Amino acid sequence: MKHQGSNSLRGPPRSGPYGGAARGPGPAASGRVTSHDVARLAGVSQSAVSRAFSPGASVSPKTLEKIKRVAESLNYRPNVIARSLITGRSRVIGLVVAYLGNSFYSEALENLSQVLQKKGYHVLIFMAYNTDEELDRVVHDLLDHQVDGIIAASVSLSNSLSERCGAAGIPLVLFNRHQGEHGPTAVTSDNYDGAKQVARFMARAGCRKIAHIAGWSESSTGCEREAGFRDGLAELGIELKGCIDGAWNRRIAAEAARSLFSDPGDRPDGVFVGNDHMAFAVMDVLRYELGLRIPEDVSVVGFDDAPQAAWKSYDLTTFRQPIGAMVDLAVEALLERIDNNALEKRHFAIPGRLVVRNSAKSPGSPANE
Amino acid sequence: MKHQGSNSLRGPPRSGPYGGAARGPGPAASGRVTSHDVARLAGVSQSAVSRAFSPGASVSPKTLEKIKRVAESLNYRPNVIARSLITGRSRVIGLVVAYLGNSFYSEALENLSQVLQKKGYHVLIFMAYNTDEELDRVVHDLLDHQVDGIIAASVSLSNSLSERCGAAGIPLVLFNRHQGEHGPTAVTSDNYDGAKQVARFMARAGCRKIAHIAGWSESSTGCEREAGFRDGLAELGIELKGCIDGAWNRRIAAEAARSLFSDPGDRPDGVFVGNDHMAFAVMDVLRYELGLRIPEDVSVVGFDDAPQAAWKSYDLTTFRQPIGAMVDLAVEALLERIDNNALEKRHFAIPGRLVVRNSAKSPGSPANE
DNA sequence: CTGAAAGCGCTTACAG
DNA sequence: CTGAAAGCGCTTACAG
Repeated sequence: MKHQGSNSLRGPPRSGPYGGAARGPGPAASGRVTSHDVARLAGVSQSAVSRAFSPGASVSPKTLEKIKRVAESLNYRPNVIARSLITGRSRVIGLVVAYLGNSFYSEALENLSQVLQKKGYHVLIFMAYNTDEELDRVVHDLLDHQVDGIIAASVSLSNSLSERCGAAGIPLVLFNRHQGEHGPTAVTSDNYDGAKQVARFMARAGCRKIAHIAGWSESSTGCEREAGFRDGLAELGIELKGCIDGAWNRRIAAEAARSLFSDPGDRPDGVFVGNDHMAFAVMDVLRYELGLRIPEDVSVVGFDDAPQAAWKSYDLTTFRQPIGAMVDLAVEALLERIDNNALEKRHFAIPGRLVVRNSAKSPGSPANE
Repeated sequence: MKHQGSNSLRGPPRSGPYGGAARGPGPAASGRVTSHDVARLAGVSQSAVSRAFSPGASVSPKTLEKIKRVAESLNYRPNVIARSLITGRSRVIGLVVAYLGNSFYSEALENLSQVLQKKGYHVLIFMAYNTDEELDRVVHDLLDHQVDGIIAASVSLSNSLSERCGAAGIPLVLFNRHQGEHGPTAVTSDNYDGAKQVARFMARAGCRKIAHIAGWSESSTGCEREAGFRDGLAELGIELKGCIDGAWNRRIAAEAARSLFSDPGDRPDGVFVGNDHMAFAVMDVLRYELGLRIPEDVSVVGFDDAPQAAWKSYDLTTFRQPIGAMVDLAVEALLERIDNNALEKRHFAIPGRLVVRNSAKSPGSPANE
């Protein structure tokens, strides 16, 4: 036999095991207004209230209007936690990021959360650096929270985030990184081609002793930019004068610059730096430690077009990653995978374009004549 | 009479309204492993499994060990959505931010989410600019998601976020803003005193024609920095040469700089800019548009100590807000309010300190002799 | 269109 | 220490 009106877990106990049925109209004592409260006051069933808040459910206009009015007066809103539990969908996306010190990523984060918000999703944020323990923890947390999908930025080639998500059956899109043919869906710019364009630009501007401070070699982005740059130079018969891994890190990139420019008699006349974040540090070393003029003594080109690249102190010539298009596509691809698991995995590489400013000699510019 | 084994909402229908009781051991067909699956395999009740995952619940060591073993083999983890529904606590904190273009905020965001993660909370992020409609939507979303508390950065004086949270009974802590005596709990640095220190510093360094490009006058932070700066100068008998609201915006601040320095015959010899983010724009205008030398022709002082302030291109003398301490205190205060509603509302103003670099003449420095 | 009922996957008094 | 039961606040077939 089923007990009626037994004590609830919270709130004061009612009169006895069979009593307490006479609960009057009005909001529950517990604080939060539920669909039952609305139903009672509107004189309809709880199901009707639920339908009134489910777009597309069949409710007569009259009932709908009555329920909405009562709901408004009670300040009722459906509990999305309960909804998630039953539908198995949370409308929450996990965003895994790191290194917000690189403004390209804070800009991406800002854009990603805005676009997702606009699509009716919410964003659970996880700061995770590229260690396996961290990513382990993060994946577990994401699974526990039943996120509908994940967008991960700056995830390295070797880590196992994607395997774990795959095993858990949770859609994943990589942002600004990819893991090749068999990796998860990924959105990047065309790093290889972009770096190749940079090579041609520098060569045509007259640079001949060209160095590269590369991105981290464990990241697809770092590798492809280096490869594109090397190949671009090679096609013109130019060999890299020096190449050091800057690990996406300002300090390491600065050290690399000191090392590449250590011989005053044989300095590079151009450096391509793997991203803007490192390029700013490199420019500061060249100017303020080594006393070099940019671009007269040395051309500097970056990659990303981070906000500071446009600041006059840097005025950095750089390859712009189309961040808006990348964000839109990443979100679209993720939602596609969520709504319709049929979308095949793919690596989208969006073309970018070189933004010419004044940190590097330009082909045909006066500085080059 | 209660129906047994009626069709579940998802998954294939079973044999009939009274059939389907013979569900064998092993994980549910639906995909996710539940506490029932673990219970069946471990030969214990579902309650026992639940207790095994509730720290402090009474389970015998032997049972615990058995359950943990089975759980591990099935890859079981409790569903936190279900837990939230029943406990009424989500262990999720809403973080309301904006303007990540100002690196001080991206640094704060990074720190806040890390500290909250470390405390076992997760972070739902909301980008909200200071319009009332946006904040309305955000508050509703936060309530719907049953966040346990909210930390809001860069919220203006006039908006109603705090009232709405108060009405909903949801703990709120303001970060880098406050709303006075009757406002919510707030954590800032001591902006008034900090700006006063800047005034004394600039005066002692010999500046006499001092201008101010202020923060937004609708924000507590902007007002207090301006007031502290004015009062600091006044105590030394110096009056501000000019003051323009920069609205925390690079473009507007740059415009303000052009205007304040428009008379070549009577230019300020020092500018205090309401935050570093604007100060970088101002420095670029002074140097690259007006051809002024910093600090020889004009001293520039900022506020925040954003990461770029230490970059050699700016090398900005600035008042450091103790971001680590501010983050720790904001989190602590919020969790205190959540665990123990008794904590009274308060405005915490943490002292900071002036970081002397080379964008401003220093008292007693050679540049000043 | 509408209501009664089952159930999402848990937690927690309660009684043994 | 342990299990049976109720219930958190919803959604959704099902039957009228």
